[in-house]
Amino acid sequence: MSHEAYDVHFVQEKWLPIWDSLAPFRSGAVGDERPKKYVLDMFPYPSGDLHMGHAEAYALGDVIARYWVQKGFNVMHPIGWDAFGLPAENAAIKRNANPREWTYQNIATQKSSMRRFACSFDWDRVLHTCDPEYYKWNQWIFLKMHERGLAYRKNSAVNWCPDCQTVLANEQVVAGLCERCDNTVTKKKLNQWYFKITEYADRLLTDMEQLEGKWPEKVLLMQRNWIGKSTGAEVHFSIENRSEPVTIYTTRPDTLYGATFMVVAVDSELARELVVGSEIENEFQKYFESVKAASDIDRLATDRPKTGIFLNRYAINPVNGERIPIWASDYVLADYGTGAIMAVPAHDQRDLDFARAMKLPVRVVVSTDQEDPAVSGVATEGDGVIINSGSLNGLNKAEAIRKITDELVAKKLGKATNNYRLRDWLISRQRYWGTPIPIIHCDKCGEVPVPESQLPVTLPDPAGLDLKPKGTSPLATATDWVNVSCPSCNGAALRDTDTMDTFVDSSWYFLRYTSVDNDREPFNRSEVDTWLPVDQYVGGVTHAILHLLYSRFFTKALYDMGYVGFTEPFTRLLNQGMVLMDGSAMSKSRGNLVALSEELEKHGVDAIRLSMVFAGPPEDDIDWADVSPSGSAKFLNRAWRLAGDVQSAPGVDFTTGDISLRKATHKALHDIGFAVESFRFNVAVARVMELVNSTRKAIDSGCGAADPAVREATEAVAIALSLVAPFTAEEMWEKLGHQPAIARAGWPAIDPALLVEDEVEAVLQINGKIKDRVKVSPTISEAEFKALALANPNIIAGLEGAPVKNVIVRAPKLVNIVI
RNA sequence: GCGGGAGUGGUGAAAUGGCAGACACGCAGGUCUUAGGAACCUGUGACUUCGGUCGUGUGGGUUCAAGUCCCACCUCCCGCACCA
Repeated sequence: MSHEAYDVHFVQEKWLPIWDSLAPFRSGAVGDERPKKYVLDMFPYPSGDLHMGHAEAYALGDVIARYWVQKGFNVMHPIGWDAFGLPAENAAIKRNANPREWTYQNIATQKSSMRRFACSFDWDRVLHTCDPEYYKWNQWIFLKMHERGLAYRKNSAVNWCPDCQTVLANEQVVAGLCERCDNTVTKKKLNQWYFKITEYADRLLTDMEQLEGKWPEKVLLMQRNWIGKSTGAEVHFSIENRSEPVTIYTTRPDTLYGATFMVVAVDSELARELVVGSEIENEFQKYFESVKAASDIDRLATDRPKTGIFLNRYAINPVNGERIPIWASDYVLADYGTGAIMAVPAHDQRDLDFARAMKLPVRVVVSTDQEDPAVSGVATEGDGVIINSGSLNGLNKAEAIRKITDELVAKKLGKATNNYRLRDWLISRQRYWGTPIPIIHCDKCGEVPVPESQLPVTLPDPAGLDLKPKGTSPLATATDWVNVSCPSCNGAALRDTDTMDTFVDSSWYFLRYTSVDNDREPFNRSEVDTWLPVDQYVGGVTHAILHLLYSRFFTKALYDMGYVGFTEPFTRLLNQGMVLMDGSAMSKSRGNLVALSEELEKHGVDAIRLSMVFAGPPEDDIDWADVSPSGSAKFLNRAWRLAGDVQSAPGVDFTTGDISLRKATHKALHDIGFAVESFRFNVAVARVMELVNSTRKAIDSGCGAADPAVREATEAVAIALSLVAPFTAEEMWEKLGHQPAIARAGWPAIDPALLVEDEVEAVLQINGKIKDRVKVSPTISEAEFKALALANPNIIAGLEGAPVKNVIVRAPKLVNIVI
């Protein structure tokens, strides 16, 4: 017999047009009574064609989406493109072209690759963030934020990438380097737009409760750390020769009596004010310049020696009236807390390092059994008995914090307060290819929002504009576009020329999918109520902080405005791993790039998808060097041949089929479903393989190809395979005499009676060592099981008449006899 | 430095505290073939006196029973980066 291997490329071309016309994944038909599931893959950035990483992510998202379709849900599984951003602009500069063209070309390429890859997307729900129809609503949301004071402008030192010539969000600075170009990031003072995400810091933290157990613990932890809540107190210190006191923030108000000096951030307004006009102003300026010159890289070395300058000013410790010197240093951050601290060198390592460098006094106020910090150089930061601290003496840390806080409040010298590491979200970008900020600047009226009726503010034609980065937005040179009349007073006014961070686009796109064609509103409330929140979000862990935090913030802000009825956008999150080659991320420079298109050409779509799903747990990285696509292809062939061998007719009564194969089938369906629902896709595939093996055995040396159980098993294989290998599955389905599309065939009903085993293998142990394996009824009683074990010849031999101390019976799996 | 995660055959990996290594890859031998980069079958953790013994990074502990729980340590990976 010739073992024909089916022509994967022929089969792919055969089914694609048929699926196009059947649109098995179209969602949201009127009157659809099925319960909903919203399965969402993170949308791609259209730089070139899809790569191996995309393929893996979409293969995994597809397993989930296709599974829920088979299980009878009305599944929405949309796709779009995160289409604004720097690469398009850079490509445009290089070729002197319009970024739009580059972008839409790549979108077309990726879209056709997705179709070829048989992604189960609903092609009626597609969006591109660079369409005016989309970014109009970015502007609309911006204006709503502005209305509520959540979008504001401020002058501040911002992260500046001299190479990209643009401002970066904190989140885009990685270890002092620009996330995009890896160049050293410096600081620059600019007037910039921000979203007030800090106002939501506490809710972003507490609402994580809703996500516990549904998002990877790791992501929740990263977000928690990023938000970085700390509890402490603000204390007002009066300053000699200054009317206003200076407020400091501390998490250790219990050590207030141990403060021996004060430190203000060298780059803060306060530091400048304290030295202005004094004899040390020049010296201060020199120090300030030297700090500014130090790159973030240098700043990152936490163990570098402390530097600072005495400001010749004194503060008064409010609790004991002590006069303490004020220093400026770069180890205090201007934008955290109040930018000023009380230094307690005995109990804070950084303060101690500074005190030792500057020969400042150290006073112990928490008694511990450790060595004196002034001698050892090691600050004692733990708990202990408070000493040298007036009314706090004898208390422990927690008690002292409570008492001193109460005292400070009573004397109006301070209060308990929280601080967050999270900073407001800087959204201004001085680049062309993004959403224009819909604000008009008028000399008379100030910041005037563009009226809603005039949205969208569309990008001007880039022809004639110099897109090369130079620190001001290219939009500023589009004179016709910039010069407008003020919507409020009709006088001459100028458009804001910044564009929005592209993370704005992706912070609400999951809402827009419900209403992609809606030109009256960003999304329709009742559609949103129908589909949201997203039941399953799938994407890389690279977005654990930025995108996910911003989306959570947007959702809460929109909730507060009454536009959505929920506070968390993504109910469940799956972070797929990366596809590596030879142990490291694929990259052109490493020369370890594996081209998706070539892999698809060589092995076929199904084999590649199967390889990615079967390689291991979805969260783990896959090293493509360890993967065997030809092994996957071989298995698919084996499965496909089953369909050709089946000899019973479609619709045959399965109940008369071979009972042991039927049991294997129903057990497999049960296990596969369970594995898929718990994201153990690799295990699900293993169970399909087992079912293929038992079906083969049944055909060749068991009940034979004509037995109805063989058809039942083969149909189950086809349906299970449809989650991973849609072409093979469809081809099997046709061979089995069914109409397309198998994607909507429905998950076979599982007969609980067939999940019950007649007998199971049990182990008999003596002192935990296996002496025999026996077949027993799954419903065997403990007493019966115990008796059976004690009568077993191997057990009797093993006991050698020794007295039995204890018998552990776990029917029907195990008996352990302790001697 | 702080926080988190992971260490299981030659490889990718399975395993509600209850048979370690499911399912594959690879490899070896075989069947059928003019042929095999096809298909199928068998074997494949280590040691073994062929009875068994040992075995999930190392060392302890809890338990009748530990890859799984607890403690300490080693190694690797990830996140944060002077946040007072």
